[in-house]
Amino acid sequence: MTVRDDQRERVIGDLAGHLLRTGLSQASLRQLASAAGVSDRMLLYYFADKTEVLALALQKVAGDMAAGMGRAVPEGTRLDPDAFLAATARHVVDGPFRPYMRLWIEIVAAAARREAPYVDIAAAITGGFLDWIESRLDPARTPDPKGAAARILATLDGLALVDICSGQERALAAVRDLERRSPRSSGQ
Amino acid sequence: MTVRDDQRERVIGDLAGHLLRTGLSQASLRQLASAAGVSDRMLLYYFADKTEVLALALQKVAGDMAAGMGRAVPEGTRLDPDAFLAATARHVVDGPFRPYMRLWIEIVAAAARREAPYVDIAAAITGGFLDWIESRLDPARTPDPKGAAARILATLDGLALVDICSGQERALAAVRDLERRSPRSSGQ
DNA sequence: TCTAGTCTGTAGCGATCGCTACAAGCGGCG
DNA sequence: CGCCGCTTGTAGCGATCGCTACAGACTAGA
Repeated sequence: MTVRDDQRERVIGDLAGHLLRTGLSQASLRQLASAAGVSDRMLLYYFADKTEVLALALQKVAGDMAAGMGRAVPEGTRLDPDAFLAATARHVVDGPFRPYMRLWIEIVAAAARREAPYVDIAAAITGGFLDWIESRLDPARTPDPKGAAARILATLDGLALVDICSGQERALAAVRDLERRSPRSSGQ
Repeated sequence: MTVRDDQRERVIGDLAGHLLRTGLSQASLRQLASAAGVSDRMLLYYFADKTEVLALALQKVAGDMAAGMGRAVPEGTRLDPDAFLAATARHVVDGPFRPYMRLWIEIVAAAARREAPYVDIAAAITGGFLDWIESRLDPARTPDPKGAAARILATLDGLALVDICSGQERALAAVRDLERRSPRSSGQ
């Protein structure tokens, strides 16, 4: 039992890094196995099927990103929606979250395609984000926290899209536009 | 020549509809051929390869969407950025553009994966959008039109993401939040 | 020492992928 | 008629996919 359990943990860590680096396109069982330094046969010994492998690895990626966000906007922070956007937008386009966003877009697309594990994974990650944003909004200045959180998340995700399609420079222009709208607490 | 050329045009039209309905997941050569009512062998007689088929079909989809947007925000309209968002956000989540956005997300993800035709397709479509938005912004009230257009596009695209991951209701909450910020010219 | 259960390699199944070789049907033109 | 080039069907290539059958290796307990 122990070997198997140890390997499960180690492999998931390796795969989280691999997915973050290469995206979902290099995610066949044989490619994942190779990235984790095991045979595809063993990957399916450690895990039930490919769905479980991906679900666990992406869950780990999401956890890592959540930890990074907790550092960027510490608990207890209370911002109005525009200030929140101004404080976080740059991290998405030019900061530590950038590689996560690229992978995140691929997950969402797989969810749009209604592929098995991704629909639930995407919903879970988005739900976590929304709660996290909502918990950092200043209730006094936020009449509809759920709507505001959804609007903020939409903008941050959209920045990643613009980054991918039109390049980082154009995405940074959008970031500057966001920061300009809330000069009091511009990010950085 | 004529049969081939006629078929090229007709097939692309059929495929544009098919892709809009089913997304990129049902886009193998055999599936595309079946959707167009021809054999896969003939699809590769009409077109050089799969890349050309997809590029032309998606180009047609983008053209259709551009026509729809032209109707939603007629030429000559001049809005400040927030009013523009308020006027268009609902169409993305609950209007005629919704099916296009789902497909659009899939294209962007393929571009994120750096797959051959999609990088250029996504860049072209995004560039067209940005120009189109910029041309509808009121220059007097928009200090940085390029940044504002990028920010608007990011928000609209992000709404589609929230729609896919968290459901239309949550995305509509974000739309209402956007409309609330610009009450003068709320969309609809 | 024998046995049972955990672990791992080899080898391959059936399906799907993009694409192609080959040949036959078909029309107009000499 | 006979040739030629446009059009089309059949059939299959080689690669990759997720997954599995099978047998051997190893270790712990009886």
